[in-house]
Amino acid sequence: MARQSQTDLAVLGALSIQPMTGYELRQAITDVLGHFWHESFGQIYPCLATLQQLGFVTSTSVDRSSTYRITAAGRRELTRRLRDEPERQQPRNATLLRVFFGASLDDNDLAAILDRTELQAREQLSTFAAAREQIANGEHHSVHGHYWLATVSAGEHAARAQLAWVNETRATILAPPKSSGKDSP
Amino acid sequence: MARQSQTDLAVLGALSIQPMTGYELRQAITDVLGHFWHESFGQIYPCLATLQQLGFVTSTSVDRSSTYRITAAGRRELTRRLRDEPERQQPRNATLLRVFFGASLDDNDLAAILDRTELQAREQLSTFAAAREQIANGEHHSVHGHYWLATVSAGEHAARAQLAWVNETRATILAPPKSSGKDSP
DNA sequence: TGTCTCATGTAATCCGTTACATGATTGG
DNA sequence: CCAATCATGTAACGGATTACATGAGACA
Repeated sequence: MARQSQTDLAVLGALSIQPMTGYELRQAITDVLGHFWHESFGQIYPCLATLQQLGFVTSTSVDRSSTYRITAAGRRELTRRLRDEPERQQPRNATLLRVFFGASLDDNDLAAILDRTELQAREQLSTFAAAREQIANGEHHSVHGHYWLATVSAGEHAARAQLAWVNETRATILAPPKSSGKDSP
Repeated sequence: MARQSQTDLAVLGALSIQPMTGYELRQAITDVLGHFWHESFGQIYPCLATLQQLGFVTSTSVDRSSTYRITAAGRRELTRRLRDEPERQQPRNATLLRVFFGASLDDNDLAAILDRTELQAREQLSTFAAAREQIANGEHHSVHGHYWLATVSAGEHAARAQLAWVNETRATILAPPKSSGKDSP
C-alpha cells in the first residue's frame, strides 16, 4: 500500500480550531501552515466529502457555500491520527542534487545556486518575522499561539542553518575570486 | 503541467561518475545520495530506457545485466539540466503538522514526538560522521569529494538545527515536570 | 535445500497538481 | 462593465511507490 495521505489530518486539525468553508480552509492552510504544509483544492474538497461520510465533520449550507464543523467523533479521530507516527517521507532536495554533481558545472553556475538558496532562506526569515508579529498581536486564537510559534521557530532554525551552510560552502567549493592586483607578497 | 521529474537528472549525474547497471544505480543513489535523494526501481528502469532512446546513455549487455554509460550528448544534457532552476516543491512536514495541532494532544504525546525528532536527528548525525570518514579515506572518486562533503555538511547543519529546536521547544511547550517536593520558598 | 543478494522489468495504484467548468459578488 | 475575489467541484494527467513476476549465482 502506498503512503497514507495526511490531508485529512490537516483538514480535521484546521476545523478543530474554527468551522470553515473549503475555500477558507485552503486559505488558512496556505497562510498559517504555508511554511511547512500545502493542500490544493483538488485534495480538500474530496477530503471534506469523505470526512462527512465518516461522520467526522458536518456541513451547513448557506447560499452557495458550505461551512464545515468538526464533530466529537472528528476530534477523537484527530487526536488518534496525530498520535500515530508518520512514516518518514523520502527526501528530495533538488538543490543538494545540483551541488553534488557540481563537478559538471562551472563556478558561476554553482555560485548562482548558492545565491538562490541564500535568497530563499532570507525570504523565509522575513515571513517568519511577520508571523511572529501576528502571533504577538494575538490576531489568532491564543490557545494555539504557542504551538504555532514552535513551528515558526523550527522554520527559523532551518533557515539560519541554510544560511550558515551557504556561507561555509561558498568558502569551500568556490575558487576564491582572484583579487585584481597582485597584493600578496 | 505537473512538476517535471528530476529522476533523469539523478540518473544521468550518477552515470557521469561511473558506468553502472540499473541495480547498482539504485544502490549508489541510496548509499551516497540517500540523505537527500531517493529513487525506486519503478523510476530507474523506465528512465534508463528513455535516456537511451534519447541518446544520452548507451548500454552494453553481459549475461543478464546491462551496464549503462553516459554519452557526450548525455553530459551536455546533464550540465544543461543542472543549470536550470528547479521549481520549489511544496513542503510537507508531518512532524510540524503534529506540533501545530498540539493542543489536541497531551504532554506525553508531544514529548514522544519531540523525542522521535531528536532520535532521528542523532541517527542522521552518526551516518554523516560515517560518510565523512569514507570521504576522508578517499574510498570514492576524489573529484567529487568536495561536493559530496558539501551535501553532508548541509545535512549536518539541518540536523543540528533540529536538535536545537527540539531542546528549545521542550522548554517552551511542555509543562515543566513537577518536582516531587515543594522546594520553592 | 533454502535463503540471500544480484538483476530486470511491469502493472496496479495512490497521491497530488493542474486545468477546466461554472457562477455569484464586490469594487474600481 | 470588467477584473478580482469568493466559492465549488471534477477530470486529466503525471509522478512515485509497491507489489508482483522471474530467474541466476553464492553460500551456509
